[in-house]
Amino acid sequence: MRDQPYSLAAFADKLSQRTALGKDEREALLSLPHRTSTLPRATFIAREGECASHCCTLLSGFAYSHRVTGNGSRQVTSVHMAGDLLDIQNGASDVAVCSVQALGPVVIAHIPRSALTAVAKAHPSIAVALWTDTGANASILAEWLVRVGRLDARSRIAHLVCELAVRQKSSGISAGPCFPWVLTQEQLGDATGMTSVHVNRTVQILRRDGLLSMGQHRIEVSDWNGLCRAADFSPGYLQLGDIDMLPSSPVAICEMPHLMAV
Amino acid sequence: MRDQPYSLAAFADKLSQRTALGKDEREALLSLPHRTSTLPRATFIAREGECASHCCTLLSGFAYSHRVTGNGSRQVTSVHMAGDLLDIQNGASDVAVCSVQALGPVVIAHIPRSALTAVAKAHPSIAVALWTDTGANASILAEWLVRVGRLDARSRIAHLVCELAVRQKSSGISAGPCFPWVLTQEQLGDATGMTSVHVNRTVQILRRDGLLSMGQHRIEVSDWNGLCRAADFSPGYLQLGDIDMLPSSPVAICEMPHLMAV
DNA sequence: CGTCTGCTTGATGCGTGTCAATTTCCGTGG
DNA sequence: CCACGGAAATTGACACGCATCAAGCAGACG
Repeated sequence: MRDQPYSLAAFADKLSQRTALGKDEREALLSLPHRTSTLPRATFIAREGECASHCCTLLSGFAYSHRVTGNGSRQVTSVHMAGDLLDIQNGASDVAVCSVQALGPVVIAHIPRSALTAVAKAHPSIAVALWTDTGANASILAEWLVRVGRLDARSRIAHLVCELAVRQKSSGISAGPCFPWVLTQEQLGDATGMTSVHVNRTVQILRRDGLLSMGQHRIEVSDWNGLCRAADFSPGYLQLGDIDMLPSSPVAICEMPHLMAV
Repeated sequence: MRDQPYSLAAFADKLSQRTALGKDEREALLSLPHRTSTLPRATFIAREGECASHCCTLLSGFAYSHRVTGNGSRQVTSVHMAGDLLDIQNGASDVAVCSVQALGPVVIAHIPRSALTAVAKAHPSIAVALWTDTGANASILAEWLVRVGRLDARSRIAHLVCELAVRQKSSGISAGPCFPWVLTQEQLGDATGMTSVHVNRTVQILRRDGLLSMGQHRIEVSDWNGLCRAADFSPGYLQLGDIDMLPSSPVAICEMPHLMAV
């Protein structure tokens, strides 16, 4: 639909979250040359091994990165939300190191890699912000590794739910115990190193324990503290500062039609 | 012992590996204020949760980062070698997100975080290099996630061996099928999400298959192609360009007395 | 109203974990 | 130079979490 109203504001906001940026720097970011496009669910935004001359930023919706092994199994390496740079792992290489796919309908901004680098060189604070943001993403990846390597099935699912809850709250996408949920059980399995069958059984356990109820497009956390305990979750690794998850009204933001469609 | 002869050259080299740096930028890096220290094996270089006012660079030896879960199990999140920044995941936060420990005797350079940031702001190329390097590290973390989430025990061990072989060759630390090995089987298990008992059995299988022989301080890969096949290893994610592993003489660098001691 | 995708359930087996004991290695002190 | 001690490697028996295979069910959509 409408491709015009979307600016790079979400991207600039995300970058200023961890590193203070001045007015002119924000201006520079917003005036980056870019092309936006609205894509339906499951569209490939990048493909592992293909040339990546442009950087992609997610302006709206959710997406996920994944790699595929020789025997065909898939591992999800991150879940992206509004403001995220999608090809942060590519570094200087112009070959995509992982595939990125839309989890629902998304709005993407394509920025020429050279333009982003130029802005980074022209505005040192932006370069530092990009560095910082990439470091924080590495920290998240490290936590995913801990999750998959050392937690059992129940904790893994709970942990991912906690992470996405905090990140969505921090991004202003949701504010309460009820928030959009965009992963199928199979994708959830690919993110946590499990099979969809076992994900299913494990989610049922979390439901039975009264910790959450997970639907296809929304999730409701009934017992935040219990879920954190089950997940061995402490949000420090997200580097988002202090975030209150509790004193929040059961907001109605879970109804986000543009996220549900298609 | 001698703390003087060590310069930040290893750090500057590593940074220039993926992003070209000019002479003055290299100069700026080398003249960063820093304090070096030689530490024995197993020393904590950083502790999860503690304040991190300084950045640490590894000038010589090997180190590893790890996080500990609530039930006491440990997950290794990366293995560092000469030139690596040790606290890349900390981002702007001054709280360490993981612990770093020496794998053998190491030489460390402490650089005030503010000085590094200042140099990055003064030299845009350095800022971009730091960003790039951090992105490449995120890519490595993502591959570790794939390894732990989707490969079986044999492939996991083989994969880590392949990665460390390529990275050591790229860093000029080793050049042949025989190179220093600094991980105990327990640490190897913590890096691959397995128990030391199972690591032991799995290493024996790799030996029996004629792929490698692993000692306490050195490893010899007898069949590089076979090992890569067993590991489902393709080095693209390391973003190190093309690296020939084969046509190399069984160099004697595996004897590195300063790595073996204590 | 049929088809497709995602969710759910059951039966069965394998890959790892766990526990526990033993052996090898190597640095250290007598 | 040898004896000791502690850490790392090795081995075996057993248990269990999760994968696998296969089938059935429910909602979404044209």
